[in-house]
Amino acid sequence: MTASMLDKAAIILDCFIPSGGPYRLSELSERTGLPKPTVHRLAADLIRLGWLERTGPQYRLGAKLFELGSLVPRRRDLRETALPFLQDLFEATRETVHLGVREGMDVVYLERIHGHEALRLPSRIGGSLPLSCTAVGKALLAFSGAELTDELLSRPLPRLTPHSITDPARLRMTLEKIQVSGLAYEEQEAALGVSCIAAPVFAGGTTVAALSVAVPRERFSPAQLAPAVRTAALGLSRAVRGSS
Amino acid sequence: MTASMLDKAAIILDCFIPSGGPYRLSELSERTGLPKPTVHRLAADLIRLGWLERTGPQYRLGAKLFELGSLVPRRRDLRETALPFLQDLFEATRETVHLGVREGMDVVYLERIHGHEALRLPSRIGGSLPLSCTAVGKALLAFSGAELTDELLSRPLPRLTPHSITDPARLRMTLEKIQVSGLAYEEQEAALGVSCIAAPVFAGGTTVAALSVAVPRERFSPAQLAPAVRTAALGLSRAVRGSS
DNA sequence: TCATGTTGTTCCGTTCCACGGAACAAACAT
DNA sequence: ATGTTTGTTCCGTGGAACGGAACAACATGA
Repeated sequence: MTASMLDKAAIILDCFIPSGGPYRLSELSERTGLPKPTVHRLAADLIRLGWLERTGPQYRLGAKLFELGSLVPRRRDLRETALPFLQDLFEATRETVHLGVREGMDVVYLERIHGHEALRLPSRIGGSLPLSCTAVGKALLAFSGAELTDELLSRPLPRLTPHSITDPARLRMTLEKIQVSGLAYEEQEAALGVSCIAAPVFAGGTTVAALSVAVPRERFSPAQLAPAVRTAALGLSRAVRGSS
Repeated sequence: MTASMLDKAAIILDCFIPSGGPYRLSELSERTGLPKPTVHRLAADLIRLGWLERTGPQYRLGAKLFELGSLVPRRRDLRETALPFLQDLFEATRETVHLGVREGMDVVYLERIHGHEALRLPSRIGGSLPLSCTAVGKALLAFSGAELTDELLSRPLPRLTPHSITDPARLRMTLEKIQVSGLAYEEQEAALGVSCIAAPVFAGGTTVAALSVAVPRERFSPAQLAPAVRTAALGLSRAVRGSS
């Protein structure tokens, strides 16, 4: 089980998850556990391929990866059909809007649109967060079958803020409420000062995604946001059915 | 100069540019020029790494690439600061909006937002088109120095539609007009039935991007779009200066 | 200016695994 | 039933990846 050259290249690239930030050769060597000459040689290859870039001593992910990543069908197609509905939702609420799908026990964000005000959030396009800590995640979890919930609860629940739900019983109750109302709420469970409301997107009986609105805690008013989120999720559900 | 395993992996992945569409093993073998057993073995490795996915006989790009691609700093940072301005521009025009940068003699699109109406366009996020055939491209070209224009004109100009500019003299004239007005126009030069207007984004004396509005030919009215595009481009220029 | 640690780079003998032709199996077409 | 294409396995061989060691290019401090 000695790692091949390809594996090592993957290990190097994986270093850049989740920060993406620039690393120097020594840091890469340390973080990957690979000998320095090996990283040096492989990094040169990766640069030649456009998968890495280098300015002085700084290594970064290369533009070619952006190009390839944008073509991944499972991501691109859903994002494309969802975009108009996300626009609608954004215009209706003028708040930060998310589209996410489930990947294992995490939610992966496919899109995130917002206006000028920044709103510090841990969510990034292509990034992932624990299902139990986000509105999108809970919306996905509540409609993905009991087995998934059981498996999730078989391990301790992660915590991103002091408000994250870590009590299994409480999460179960929350999910039941979501199943009844069709809406998931989240209050400062992923980031302090930010609340969130989400709704699931269905296609052919399965839950394929969820979309949400994130709002600064002080001006969070579920009653106003709920209809907009519901409308967008339903519209997207119809559109997804039509395109797949 | 025999290709390493990494090179071959890159060759395989590059097959999926620009269509991204699913390929079968034989097609991959043919398109890459690699022997079938080699593709078979490498594809298995790539699947293990999440860079490819396979359903039955269909190979596709894998989700991991989306994750990595979303982290590429040069792309992500600009897209992030540009998004609010693209939103403004979209709301002002309610038409398809683009953000693009130059890469060699092509324009690469970083973002593309639109409403419900489809509008068949050759532009895709992460995809590239010839500089001379798009409004975004011409806006970039007009403000990237004379040497670049000379080099572009040293080879025959590509043509995407019968309206694409292929006459060097005509392109030069067009670029001069763009330099004066600060706005680039394009009428069915990239796709039939679609017109476009673009403006460059400056940061520290160099042109870092351009943004555009694409409109069905029949309702294209430059006078109405021009101020919105200009405003967005100027706003983004200011924001980019501030963040870099 | 020299001493000292750190980081980046080159060298090269050894090892080991990637390679792909050939043979086989499976799926389709006729 | 028969040919044809596609997917998969096998395996002996060659060559390329490997990484310790030595070197070079900096940076830091006295």
